[in-house]
Amino acid sequence: MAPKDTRARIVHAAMELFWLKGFNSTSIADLLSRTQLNSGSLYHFFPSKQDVLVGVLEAYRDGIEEMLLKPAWEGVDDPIERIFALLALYRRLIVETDCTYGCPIGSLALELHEPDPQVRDLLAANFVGWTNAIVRQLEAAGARLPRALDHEGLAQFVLTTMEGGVMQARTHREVAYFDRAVAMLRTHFQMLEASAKVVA
Amino acid sequence: MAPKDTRARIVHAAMELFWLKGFNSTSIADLLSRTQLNSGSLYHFFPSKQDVLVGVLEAYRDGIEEMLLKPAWEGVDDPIERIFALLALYRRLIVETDCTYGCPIGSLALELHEPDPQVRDLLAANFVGWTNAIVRQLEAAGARLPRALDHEGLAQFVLTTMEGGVMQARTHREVAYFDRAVAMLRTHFQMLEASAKVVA
DNA sequence: GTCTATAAAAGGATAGAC
DNA sequence: GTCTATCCTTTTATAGAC
Repeated sequence: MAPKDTRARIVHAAMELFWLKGFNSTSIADLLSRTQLNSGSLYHFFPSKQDVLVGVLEAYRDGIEEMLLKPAWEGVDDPIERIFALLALYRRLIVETDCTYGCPIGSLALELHEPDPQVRDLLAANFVGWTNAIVRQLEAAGARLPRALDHEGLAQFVLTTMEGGVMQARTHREVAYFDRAVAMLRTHFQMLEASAKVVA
Repeated sequence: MAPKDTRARIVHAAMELFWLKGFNSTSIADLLSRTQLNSGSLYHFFPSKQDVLVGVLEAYRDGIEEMLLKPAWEGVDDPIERIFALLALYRRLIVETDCTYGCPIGSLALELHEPDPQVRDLLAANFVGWTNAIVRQLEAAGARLPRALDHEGLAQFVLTTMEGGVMQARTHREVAYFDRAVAMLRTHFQMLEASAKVVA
């Protein structure tokens, strides 16, 4: 097996297991069993479990465009609709997992209570990659939104809506909690668009 | 030591340790060392670590009024201002912990990936207790808000704002992320109040 | 790069005396 | 109700051959 394949297999398995069980509840043995590797191979690429986590967070960060935005925005051109199309993708994930879905980054951000700087930076970089994609849509919406709008703040609020909605849908095991969060955000955008019209 | 004192000491220590380190990263040994008890005492009251968790979640649920709402609303009568006063309390917690604060319930809700029904129900009950307090304020605000407003949905959106803001402030180690989430919610309420006036 | 075997420690939980 | 001692499993990580 070529090195890159093995490394990629480990990262791929870890992405899935950390998402399903969390970082602390995933053991090295879980990873070895899932990848059908022996500990020697794993420790050859990753000196410690923390390093696997770093690999996972880098993979998420580098995959935002291809793994998340591209599928979400297929056939959607309107910038504001793209924001809600992204949220609709999370809704699908919630439904497909019987409302057990958790955002892999958000869950790790709350599970790890003393992450070292490298891990913290990677968690933050993932959030920034996500919100930057929203900022681009807000900018593309141009005059439909108020001139004085805080684009970054609103983009972070979209992330807040997703994370809070996912958390509550998961806790109650009801997608309606996510839907209501998105509905509130939709109202928010409609009111912003209405106020932009009045001024213009 | 009277039984109730010992039990309460364990629950109190567990509330703090689960909050600081998470459930999985808190060991029985941590609890014993913090309470200065021996394992016999702990297992006399709690047959397993899960049962300690149940005790903790019950304590949070039963303490919402006294531990959370009462301090947050001291001297604040206006119902809408009470909502933002509650968020201001979380802001204080974020600042006091150097932006490492995590909502104890939200963190557990994402950390525990396969909670048994009793634990899930208690997590949900904590969220419901929180949002119900907000619903009461929205009702008290009466005609200042639109007649057709979904009170429960908006109350859950306030919780969403808190949880998402806390998550991002903690990840970036900057309270400004929480502040921007609250600012967006403030704008939301202002736009709702404006639209209620127009109709009236 | 990958294999097997194993070290070394930490974890949850129990037993039985007092 | 609390004490001490300890069992048993899981866990991360290493050693050294191939």
